[in-house]
Amino acid sequence: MQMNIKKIAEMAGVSVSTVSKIMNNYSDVSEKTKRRVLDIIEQTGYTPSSSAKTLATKKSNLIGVIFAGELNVEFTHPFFVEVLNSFKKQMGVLGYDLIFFSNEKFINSGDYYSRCLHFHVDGCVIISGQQMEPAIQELDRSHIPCIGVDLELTGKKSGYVMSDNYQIASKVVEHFYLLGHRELGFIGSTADSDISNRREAGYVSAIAGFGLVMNPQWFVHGDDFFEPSGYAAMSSLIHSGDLPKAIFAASDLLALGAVRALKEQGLRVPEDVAIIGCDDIEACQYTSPTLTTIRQNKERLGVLAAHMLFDLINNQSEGGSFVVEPALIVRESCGSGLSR
Amino acid sequence: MQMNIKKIAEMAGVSVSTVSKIMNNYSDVSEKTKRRVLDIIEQTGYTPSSSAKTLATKKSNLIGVIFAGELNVEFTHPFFVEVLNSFKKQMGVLGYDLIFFSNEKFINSGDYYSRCLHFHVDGCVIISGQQMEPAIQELDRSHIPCIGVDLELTGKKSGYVMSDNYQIASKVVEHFYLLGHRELGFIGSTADSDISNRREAGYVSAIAGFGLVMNPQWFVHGDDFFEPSGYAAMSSLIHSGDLPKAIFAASDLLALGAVRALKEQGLRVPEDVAIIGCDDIEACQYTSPTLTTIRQNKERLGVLAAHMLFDLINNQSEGGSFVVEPALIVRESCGSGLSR
DNA sequence: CATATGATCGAAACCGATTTCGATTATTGC
DNA sequence: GCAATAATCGAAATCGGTTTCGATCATATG
Repeated sequence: MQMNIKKIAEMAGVSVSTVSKIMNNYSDVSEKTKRRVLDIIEQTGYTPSSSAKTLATKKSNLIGVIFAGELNVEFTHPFFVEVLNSFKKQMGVLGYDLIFFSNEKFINSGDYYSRCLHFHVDGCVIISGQQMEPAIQELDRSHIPCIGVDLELTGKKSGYVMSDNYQIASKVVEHFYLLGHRELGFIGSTADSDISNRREAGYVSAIAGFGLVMNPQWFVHGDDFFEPSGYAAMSSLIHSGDLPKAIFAASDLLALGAVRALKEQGLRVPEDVAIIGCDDIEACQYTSPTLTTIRQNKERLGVLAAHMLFDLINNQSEGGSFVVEPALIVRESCGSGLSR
Repeated sequence: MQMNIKKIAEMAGVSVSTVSKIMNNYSDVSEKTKRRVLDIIEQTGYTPSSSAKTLATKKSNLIGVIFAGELNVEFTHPFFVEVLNSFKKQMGVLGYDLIFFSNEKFINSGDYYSRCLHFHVDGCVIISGQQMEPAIQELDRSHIPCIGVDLELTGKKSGYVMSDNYQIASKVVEHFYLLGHRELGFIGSTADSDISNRREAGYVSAIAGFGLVMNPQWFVHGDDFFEPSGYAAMSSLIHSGDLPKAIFAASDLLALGAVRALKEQGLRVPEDVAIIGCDDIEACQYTSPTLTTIRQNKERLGVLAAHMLFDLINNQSEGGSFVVEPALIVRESCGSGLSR
């Protein structure tokens, strides 16, 4: 039978308020009655209704998860999924559950702020690789605590986490440099991709930092982050007749596409061209050559996002940002350096 | 300013009940007042509180998502994630949002039934590759509509979807057969994995169906579904000195591990041994040889799960199960058959 | 022993919606 | 023009909790 607080109160012979106080650890209730009530709660398997509680307290212990940008793409993207996984875990430890807004055309599709109010979420995390939409800006500027993942939120109750893109690029250039490469190329996505742009900017600056010269001819772009784009970009580079000795791709799939294009033209990786990808997706370990890449600390990004959001919700911080250090994963696509 | 139904009523000069009726498409309100109220709702951006609504109606329009089995593993598993993605999309169209229960030790960790009551979910989807836990059985037998993904739920208000494992195996054996192979082996996971067992059972039955004899020597098992297990299982098979001509692996990673072991011993795929994997993960297209595999229709599984759950919630069905047809994806790891 | 103090508990208002049912007004038929 | 009927609207109870504040009782103090 479905229980509620009134029935528990009756069974225990106390008032509703007393039961409520026991559930919320108030101090003005004797040990004796507390034990009696808790026993009954145990027996009946009573669980308080979240909606009634939320209605009364205006706290839901719910975190909204928003995939901004293209419909549902991010949900199957390994990077975001792993960050989210870690975030979910940490948020669970902190006592929160996650609610996913479906962004269908059904109703109020883009109106994230309304939906946050609707569900009384205590805060939300916004996952996006794209540029800011107006609906996200509305949320960012609201009183609802928000954390962006790879998305720069700057509102009063907002913060964000992302990998240090300058460090990513810097580690790539350093690795190339130590292997003796001086002619560095880049394969990115389209110009409206924040992530690709940040990686390219970091790369350019790292190249200068190592005293190398950048050749714009060696910087090419595909239509997205997927393999065919890498293949196409690399092909155009090959046809230009002017090849760099080493190439950094803004994603592993772009890198894999580049490898395929090179192999097809009889060029060898890493002997003729060295390649470094980015993200460390699962496939990197199973290709030939296996792919040297940059791994972002997805677990740490998730944990940091959770803690920042928690602090924001409990007014223990003013927002801000955290940047996480990436790691270079050395495999075969650049050679060992020792064999030279 | 935060709105509620009372303020809207005052602004429009009507009663609270009238506003509520307008929000819920009752017929006993005139066009004139309806328009007036809707205008005010539009201006103020009012959104009704879900908790108040749930409290009053006992419907939440929320679907609980439960990852049973090992902590969080499934969230990063490409198969489940894609099914879930499709499910989420379809459920969104039907007007539902998703809530993910965090299964941390925090509180009531395994008590899924309580948590469903707590959140007043209208139904839930349970994702699992493992065997049934008691907490899941409790849910299955409850009055709460449940759909299992790759999990046989048999309760009165339950149902499940899964791929047709016999058809999977049957397509594999047929492909091997048409390529001329008569000596078929298998690499699976542990004995407590329902999925691996079902695939093996289907395989055995399909071998018999094609009039072939099964050799238990060629059936080996790893500790899980991952690549190292495939490598280990294949290695032991190689060391036994008695190799089949074709091997079906219960997952793509097991298949990839087997390929690595074969290559290391100087054996060629597919010339010496043909391999078929299962799941069609992303990496299959980037390995060498690219991996022939069985692709499950994840999108359709998600859509079916959503519709079954919807019908269950609205008492339009009595539960049951749906089985989805898999597809053979031919790549290089079995050869073309034409080149023979 | 009278009083002050602290411990324990409950009555009632409130959160923001839904829904029933009766009241009021407008419309129709004759 | 009047009764019957339909259209329109609102008062109030309800859902299941929280929280304030006052009441009651036991204990400590002088």
